[in-house]
Amino acid sequence: MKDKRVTINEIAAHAGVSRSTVSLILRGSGRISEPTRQRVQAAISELGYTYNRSAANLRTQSSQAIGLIINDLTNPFFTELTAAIEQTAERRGYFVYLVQSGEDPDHQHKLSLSMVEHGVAGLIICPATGSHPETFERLRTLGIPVCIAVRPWPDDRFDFAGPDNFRAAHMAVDALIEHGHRRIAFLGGERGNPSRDDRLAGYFGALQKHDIGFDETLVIESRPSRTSGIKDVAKVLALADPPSAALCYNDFVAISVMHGLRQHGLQPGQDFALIGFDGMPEAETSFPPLSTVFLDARRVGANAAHMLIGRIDEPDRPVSRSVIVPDLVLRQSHKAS
Amino acid sequence: MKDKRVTINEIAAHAGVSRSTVSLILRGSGRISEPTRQRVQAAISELGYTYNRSAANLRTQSSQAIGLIINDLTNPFFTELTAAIEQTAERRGYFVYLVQSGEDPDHQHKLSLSMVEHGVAGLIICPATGSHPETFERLRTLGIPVCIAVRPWPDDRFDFAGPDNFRAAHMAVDALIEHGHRRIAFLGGERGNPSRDDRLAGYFGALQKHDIGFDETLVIESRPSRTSGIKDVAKVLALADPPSAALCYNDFVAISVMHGLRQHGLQPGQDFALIGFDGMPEAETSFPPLSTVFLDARRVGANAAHMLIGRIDEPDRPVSRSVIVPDLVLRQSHKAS
DNA sequence: TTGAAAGCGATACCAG
DNA sequence: CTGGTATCGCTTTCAA
Repeated sequence: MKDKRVTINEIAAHAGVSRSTVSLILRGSGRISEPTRQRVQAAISELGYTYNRSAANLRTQSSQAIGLIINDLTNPFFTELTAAIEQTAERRGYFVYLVQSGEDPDHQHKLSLSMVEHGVAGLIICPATGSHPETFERLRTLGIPVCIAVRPWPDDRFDFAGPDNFRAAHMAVDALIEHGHRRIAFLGGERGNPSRDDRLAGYFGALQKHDIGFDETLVIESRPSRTSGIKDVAKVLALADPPSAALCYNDFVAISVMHGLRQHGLQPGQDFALIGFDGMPEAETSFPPLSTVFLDARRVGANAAHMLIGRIDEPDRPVSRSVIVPDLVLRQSHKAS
Repeated sequence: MKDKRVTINEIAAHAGVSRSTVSLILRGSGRISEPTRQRVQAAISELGYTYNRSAANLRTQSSQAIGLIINDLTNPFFTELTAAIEQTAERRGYFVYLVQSGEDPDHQHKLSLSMVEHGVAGLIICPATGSHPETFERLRTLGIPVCIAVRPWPDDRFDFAGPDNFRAAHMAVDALIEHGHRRIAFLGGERGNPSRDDRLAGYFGALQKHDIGFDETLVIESRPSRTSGIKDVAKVLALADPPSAALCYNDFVAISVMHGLRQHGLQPGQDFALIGFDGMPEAETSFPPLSTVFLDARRVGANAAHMLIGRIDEPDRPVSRSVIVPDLVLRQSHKAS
């Protein structure tokens, strides 16, 4: 079983033709006589030949692999993104090399270089918080196609696919205000995360528009997790003048805020209004169903994959950005007086 | 920017040495004089050289890529599995090619062959329900290392890493019976899925052990999803003698069963006992917290990756199986009279 | 319609 | 210690 793979040479010999002929047949050239075709095909299945695509790639200087660097596959948003990228990549004839940066810029740097060594045709990157400019600089001088996904990166020479966080947050806060809330908290997320910065800006924007003063004690910073919201909400609830509503950095924190609320004897969606961010599937089946900003990770992913492959096919096309305006999905949790 | 990558030849020329020397240096051979080393290293950074690993692989007949075929990345169990595989693979110097079979045997067949063409060193497969024997047969004759993960496959010539579904289900039903339940349903999952078959067998086993007669109307079949449990539970609730508890095929159906229960005016964990399967993260933050069989996808994934890489290193080692005995995690949902 | 030969970027064996 | 040379498996003119 450890006999080395059968190669094009062996099938050529077996069929009594040259390996050029075999190659031609493999690539579906029409200018080969039917008889020889048959003979070669017979040899192929008889010997159990498998095409060696990397050898071909070496020769043609091409590759059907794209690299995907994401922060954390465990987050449903990124999972959906990854699933969509994988699907559209496959549909267009590419495989995806998947790696997780773990939100570590150094690691991300090494990974991106490693992927290049492995000969990916292009790269989709969701920049880790605190990414090094050199990472992208290097990729640029290498001339390898890169698409930045989800989180904006301040270099407009790269393609970008992601959501409009500013508008999304603005919409959500607008909705809360329309429901009569004036004290609205912003819970979760870490400073330096560009997505959060944009959301926070949208939050401020909406507040301003409605002439609501800004109270920094209502903005709680924390590394978002499945439990972080419990502490976040406790902090604002302890305030002299606590909020009656909150926009959360993402659905993780929103759902844990629900738990925190219950610990304080408050019913989410009744005594306190809550809106999340991301629109991950479990937001729909949470209790009560979570109102949230639906970011459509699948669409972002599909866009990113198409943009990257487009650029691989046509390296000199103009830079493009695909910014998706999210939908506000109002379910139950935002209802409260 | 589209200038082709700089190669080992160019840096050899630039440094005034042969490319053999450069290669030696690249691979860290000690038998190269320090001066030449320096010169070559200088050339490398000056010219911006990147190692072409695929070329090297062609020569050495090796590869640092492993293929991973899973059914559906959107399922948190498989997400955790994937994340763990990716992590341990990377730690051991491998990249993972990720593809989703979508539970389609034909697709899975094509994908596995495609991965071989792309030169993976080995393959981790979670067999799709209804997988074709030829898929694995082919892989075997090709002599490529394969590790079956999660779902058993009836061919003991392959390594396997997965949970002990039989025992797990047995434990869960035991617990339900200890809480006084005699009418226990088994909800969700499709016939032909080996994981489900094992779980069902464990369910029967526990029933038998406690001399509880088997009632086939309590076993509901359905494609598991985030909503399927709603219908599943409605069916058994409509029975003349409805159950007071249920073991669910997985956490998805368990959580949707909670919703179904509420629609019937029943409080999960109070009027009806529920145990899920998988132990996905959101089971912990569901309301009420879901009691479930924790399968530890991360451990399964790490095991699978280690086993595969072990076999890549040592193709003739004896076949091994790593079967993990799951933990029953009792939270709230199983409590009911 | 088919074959010969060169070459993709690296490794490896063998001299020197 | 370093260089020459033959591959690895496949593609691609260019002739025949």
